[in-house]
Order: sequence, then C-alpha cells, then structure tokens
Amino acid sequence: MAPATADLSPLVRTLERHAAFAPADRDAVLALPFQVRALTPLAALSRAGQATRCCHLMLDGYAARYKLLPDGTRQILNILVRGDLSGLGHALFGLADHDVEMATSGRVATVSADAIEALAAARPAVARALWAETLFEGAIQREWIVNVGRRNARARLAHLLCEIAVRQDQAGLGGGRSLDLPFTQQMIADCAGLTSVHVNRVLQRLRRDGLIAGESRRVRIADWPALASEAGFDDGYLRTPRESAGRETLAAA
Amino acid sequence: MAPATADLSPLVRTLERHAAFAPADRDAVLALPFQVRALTPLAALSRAGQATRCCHLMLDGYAARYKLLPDGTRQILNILVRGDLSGLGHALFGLADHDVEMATSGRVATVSADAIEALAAARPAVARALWAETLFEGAIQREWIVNVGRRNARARLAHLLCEIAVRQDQAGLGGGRSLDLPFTQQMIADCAGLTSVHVNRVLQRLRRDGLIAGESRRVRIADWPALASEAGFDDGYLRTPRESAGRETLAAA
DNA sequence: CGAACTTTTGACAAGCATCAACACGTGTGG
DNA sequence: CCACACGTGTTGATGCTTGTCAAAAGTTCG
Repeated sequence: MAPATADLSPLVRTLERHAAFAPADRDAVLALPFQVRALTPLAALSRAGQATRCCHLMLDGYAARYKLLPDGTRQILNILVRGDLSGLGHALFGLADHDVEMATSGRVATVSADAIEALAAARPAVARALWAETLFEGAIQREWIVNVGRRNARARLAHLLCEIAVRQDQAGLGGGRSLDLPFTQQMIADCAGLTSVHVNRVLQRLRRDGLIAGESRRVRIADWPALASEAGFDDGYLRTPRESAGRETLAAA
Repeated sequence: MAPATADLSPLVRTLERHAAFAPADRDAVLALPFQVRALTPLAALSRAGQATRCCHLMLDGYAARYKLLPDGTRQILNILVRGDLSGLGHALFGLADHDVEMATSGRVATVSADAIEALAAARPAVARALWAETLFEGAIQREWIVNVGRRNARARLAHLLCEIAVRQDQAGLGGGRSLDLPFTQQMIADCAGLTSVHVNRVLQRLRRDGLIAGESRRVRIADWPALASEAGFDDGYLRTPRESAGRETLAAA
C-alpha cells in the first residue's frame, strides 16, 4: 500500500479542510510526537470502558468504531479511513465509550491527548480545526442515523457505498468511484443494521441490476448516478465550506 | 413553566459539566449578547441549506433536529432540552445541514456565532468546554445509531424514554423518573425509525406490562429497572468524567 | 360546535430475520 | 502435498416484526 509516508501529513490534510493554516500551524501539527504501528485486522485501537489518554490517526487501511449489545449483536458507528482520527473524545474524556478496531491491516499513528490539547491551546487555528472536525464527524453520524432509521436495505447499502467512495476520494486514495472494499458481508451488515444473509441477497441484486460490479470483497461502483439516486445520496454533509467554495467534487462530476 | 430565568445560566450549567470554570469564565459566558424569543411548536431554529451565523440555546420546551428524505419521511436525530445548544455546527460552518424546529412551545436564546467564537478564542476553558460538549453530543448520536440499527421496536422506545428522562433530570428539570412528554406518537416514531401505528401498539403494550403509565402525551415511567433492562440502557454515555467522579445519578439510584 | 389533528383498531402485505444446509477458498499441519 | 478445519459466501424454507391502508373514535382549539 502507501509507501513510507509515516508522518502526520494526513492529519494536516484533514485539518486544513476546516481552517486556513499558516505554515507555522502546519509545522506544529507535523511536530507532534507520534508512534507508528502496523496492525492486523481485529487489532484494537480502543476498548469500551478502557481508560486512555491517546488517540490514533489512520494512515493506511480501514478501522471501524462499533458498540456491542448485551445480546451479542453489534452496530458499527463509522468506518475510519486515512486521515481520520479515532478516539478524540476518548482521549479528552479519558475513557472510551465504544470500541474501535482495525477492519483490515494497516498503520496508525498514535498521539498523546496531552500533546494535542497543548497544541490546541497554543494555536487557535488548530483548535478551531479540531473543533470543526469534531462537528464534521457529527454530521456523518447524523447521516448514519438517517440511513439505518429510514432507508430500506437496498438504499442503505447503496448509501454506505457512496459515502465510503467519496470519503476515500477525499482522503486522496484510489480513483474516485472505484472502491476496493475488503469488508466481509457481516461487517457491512453491522454497518447497516441488517443480517449478513440479507446483505448477501441485496448485494446480489445490486450486482444483477448493474449498479455495482466485482466479486465479493472487491466491490466497484458500476453506475454512480443510479446508485446515488437509489441511495438518495447527497454529498453535502461530506463537504466543508472551504471545499464547497473551491474545487470540483466526486458526486458533482 | 420556568419563571423569568431569561439569562444564559443554562449554558453555563451545560458547559461546566465538561470543564472547571473560573468565576471569570462564568461571567464571560453570561455576558454574551443574546436575544430571547418565545416560540410555538413548529417554529424553525434552522432550516437545511440555509446560511446562518447564529446558534440557539434552549431555555424551555423541546426542540427536535431532523432530516427529511426525498420520499417525505423524516428521521429525528436528537431531542433538545433546556441547556442544549442547537446549531453550533451550522454556525461554525455558516450553513445548516439539517432542520431544527420546536417540538413544543418554549423559549430560546439566540447568540451570534461570532460572539461564541470570540469567547472561545479568548478563554481556553470555555473553548475546551465547547469542544467537549460537541464530542459529548457525538456520543449521544452514536447511541441513536445503535438504537435504530440494532434494537427492536419495544427496546427502541424504552431506550428513548430512558434517555430523555435522564437528560431532563440532568438539565435540572422535573423529578427524575417522571416524564412529561408532550410528543405526538408520530414524533416518537420519527425518533425511532418506526411508523406511528406501530409506536401506538408498542406503547400500549408497555403500558399494559406496567413499564410506563399515564395516558397519551403524559408518559410516566412506572418501572424504571424493568424499562432500563428491556432497553439495554446504560447511562454511561450521558455522563461526563467530571460528573461520574462525584454525585449520584438517576440510573444508579 | 365544528374542523383539524391525533390516537386507536383491524385486515393484510412485505421486508427482513432466522435457521439450516452447502459451496467455496484459504491456510495449516500431518 | 494432501486432508482438514475454518471463515466466508450462497441458497432455500419459513415465520415474525413491522409497514401499509383505511376507517372510526377521541381530542384540542378556534
């Protein structure tokens, strides 16, 4: 995968979506002390109930936040891609309220919460960007509530694929509409609040209808307009004001 | 209802859950310029797509954030009670990505985003509290994803009632476990991702089983342990570290 | 006192879950 | 190198949960 970019530049990229950074801001972020770890699937970044004072920046691969219910079912809350921060809240509160673990193999950079808080206190632009990023994550989570609450299985999966494709694209990963999703159908089911059996059937239909292509674990979006339309997908919630003003986006193209 | 407490003290109360305030911090928050408005049900606090540079503090009554889907269905994303801030994200981004409107009559205090940002820039404790409050709202929204994604209708409604009861209690409103919910069943349905017909039936069963009491629009929790148990309700996500350390909470009692 | 909304009820349909196999690929150890 | 175990994907049969449609009864408010 991504070569030896073992620095915090993905974080700079993420934060600069929200606020204008002076060179000194950029340098300050890049100067944060961190530690890179290569992880395998299922490796934990946070465990619910665990005390913690550090957070994690995704460098490669995918991670998933989720909550486990008493009956053993699980609900995935978000998929983390390159540039995403895991556990900002956990770090600030000192306690994790949900689990985060790797969905694929990949690398993460671990940063101490103290260093981040100190940086936020010292540099207003960084503080504002961190706050805005937190608000931004909230917008994504609200869209997930809508997804599981008010869309049927087909639209839910379509929406999930659209969102991940756009977020991948924004992270500077692979070609916009293609999607190399190494997720099991069980994991997709846990994102959508469905069973893996039903996900299997709906995915087959989407494939048969020409909306997606590729065999399992290699989903490719074959017909973006149709998929986005069935999903009721509007990428507005994934764009920041600074971006909307400027460059072209995937969905608009 | 609440008498003439037309100041920003509910905001101070909310923020002090997250960070230790010096008297000067308190005073600075209370000194924010604001404007109180008495609103009737359905009055808008934000409209999706609308440009805005102010946010709203709930003083009395309830409001609801929601998103409308192309097919006309709606999904409520959160219920706002006294002390909650509406539209922090909208204000910071300058654009609303969802609707917020009053669910009952009540009063809100409107504050300009510029004033809040200036205050955050000037007082680190306030900035930190605002950031923490944003993270905190994220925790509530994650629990809503779980609720609509992985619980059946009965547990969803039970969970919703438990959450609102605890949040009301935390806001310093009415007696802990009693709940005076002036919501239509359609509104409850929009919170839970269900239809109003099904909500009606499930509510009847909860009443018949002795978990709740009171006629419509006057729900009272009759058997907290049983209701919380069926909901799989754990109030951990509603408590901040500063609180957990100290005083007694509703669910623990 | 009537209009508009909300709650309630019933009959029926559909979407999705559940259960239980079986197929397929991959990796591992004998 | 083969046999086997294991995780994952696939399929079918069946049934429960929830949605849909429609109408009646109750409520609120001008």
